[in-house]
Amino acid sequence: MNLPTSPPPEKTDRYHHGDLRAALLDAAVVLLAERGIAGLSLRDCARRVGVSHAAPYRHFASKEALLAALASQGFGWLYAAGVAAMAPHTDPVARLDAYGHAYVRFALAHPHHFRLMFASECDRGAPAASDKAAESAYVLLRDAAAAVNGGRGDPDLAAVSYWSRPHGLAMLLLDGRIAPERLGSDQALTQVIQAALGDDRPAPPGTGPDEPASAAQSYDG
Amino acid sequence: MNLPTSPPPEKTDRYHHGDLRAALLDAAVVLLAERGIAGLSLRDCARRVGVSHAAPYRHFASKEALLAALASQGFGWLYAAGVAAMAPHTDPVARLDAYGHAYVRFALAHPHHFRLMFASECDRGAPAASDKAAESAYVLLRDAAAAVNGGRGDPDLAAVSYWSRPHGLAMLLLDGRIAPERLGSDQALTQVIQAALGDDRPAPPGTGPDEPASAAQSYDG
DNA sequence: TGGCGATGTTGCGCCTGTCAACATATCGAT
DNA sequence: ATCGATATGTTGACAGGCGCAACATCGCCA
Repeated sequence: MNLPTSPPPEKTDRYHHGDLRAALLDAAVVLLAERGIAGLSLRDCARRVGVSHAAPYRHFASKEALLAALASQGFGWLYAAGVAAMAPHTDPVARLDAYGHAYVRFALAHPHHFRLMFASECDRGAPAASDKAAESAYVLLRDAAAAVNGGRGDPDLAAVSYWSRPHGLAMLLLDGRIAPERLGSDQALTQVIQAALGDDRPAPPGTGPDEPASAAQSYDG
Repeated sequence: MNLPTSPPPEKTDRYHHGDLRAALLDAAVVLLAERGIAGLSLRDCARRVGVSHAAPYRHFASKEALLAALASQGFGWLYAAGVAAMAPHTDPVARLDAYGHAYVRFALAHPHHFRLMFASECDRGAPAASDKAAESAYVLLRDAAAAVNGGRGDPDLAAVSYWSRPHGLAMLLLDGRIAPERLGSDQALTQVIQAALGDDRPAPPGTGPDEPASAAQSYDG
C-alpha cells in the first residue's frame, strides 16, 4: 500500500532534477507527516528536494494543485487497497465488509493523506473536484454497494449509505475518540473496527454475535 | 439554531469596539462562507470589522485560536440542536435517531463550522483539543448511545459505533456525493437521511423494514 | 551545429501572522 | 473628581510564504 512514487534512478548534482514532480510529492508527504497540513509550504518542499523556491511551479500550478495531487495519490492508494481487500471474497456482503475494514486501516495508516482527500472546500458541488483517482475509488465502492443491494435502488444512495459508517469511523478514530492503545496492535484494531462497523442496533439480548465491547477487552497487547 | 453571537448593542465610532471578540467571530463566519477556510485571514476579519490588523490579538492568541473558538461555537450549536432534537422522545433508540438526523442537518446548515470542528490536526491524541463545548456534545451522544445499549459495554465504543454513520453521512453529503436537488427540500433531505441512516445490512429479503433505496425514489420533489 | 522548448534560478511585489511599542478608554481606589 | 492600573486598540516592523517575470541551462531534434 505504501508506494513512495520515486521509481526512476536518483541522479543529483544536475541542473535538471530528473523527476522533480515525484520528488516534490514525496517531500510533501514527509512534511505533511512532520508538521501537519497547516505547516506545509511549497518552499519547504523545494528546500527539502534541494531545488529553488520557484521550481515547483514548473510542475504544479499552485500550492493547492500540489495538495490536490497528493489527495489524488491517496485515492490511488485507497483504490488499490480496496481492490486487494475485496479480491479474496466473492460474497457481496463480505466484499463490502472487507472494503470497509481496508478503508479504516488506510485512514489510520495515512492520516494526512486521508484528511487531505476529504478536506476539499464544500463550495463546489462537484464530488471531489472531479479527480480521476477519486472517481475510481468511488466507483469501486458504489459497485460493491450496489451488488449487495442486488442492483436495485439508487447506486449513489446505496454507496453513501454503506460508505458513511467506515468513513465516519475513520474520521472519529483520527480525531482520537478511541484510546490509542486500542488501535496499536493489529488485533485490537480489528476488533474495534468490527465492533464499530457491526450492527449498531443491539439485537435482542443474546441473539447477536459476541458483545463487541467485552470482546474488545479480551485481547492481549 | 442560528445564533450569530452579537447580542449587545452595536456601538461604532468608538476607540473601543464593545464586543470585538464576537464581531470577529461573526466576520470569520462570513469570510469562511465566502472564501473558504484557505482564504480566511485574520487581517481580513479585522478589516471587515473595521479595526486594525493587530487588534484580534487582544482576543485570540493566534489565528488557530480563532479557528478553534469558531469550532467551539459550532459544538455549542450542535449540542443545542441535539438536545432540542432528542427532547420530544423518551425511547433511547428514537432519541439516538433524532440526534443523528439533527446531526446531519446541522452539518448541512453550517458546513464550514462543521468542517472546522473536525479539521483538527491528527497529531495530538487528545479528543478535539479538550474543548469544553466539544466535550459536552460528545457526552450527550455517548450517554444516548449507552442508553440504547442498556448501559452495558464500553460507552466510548458505543458512541463511536453509533456516531460514525451520521458523521460519515454528513461528511459525504458535504463532499457533494449526493445530487444537491435531493438535499434542497426539507422533505427530500429527510428521506435521504432516513435511507442512509437506516439498516445498511440488507436484511434477508422481506424481513427488514422498507427498502431504503426504493423508498427514497418514491418522493415527490 | 544551432535553435527551441522544457526545466530550473534569481529577484521581486504583495500578502499574512506575529510581535513590540505606543495610544486611548474604562474602572477602581482614594 | 482624580489618578493610576488595566484592558483594549493602533502603528510599525520583521520574517516568511505565494506566485509572477525575467533570465539561465539543459536536452532534443532538425
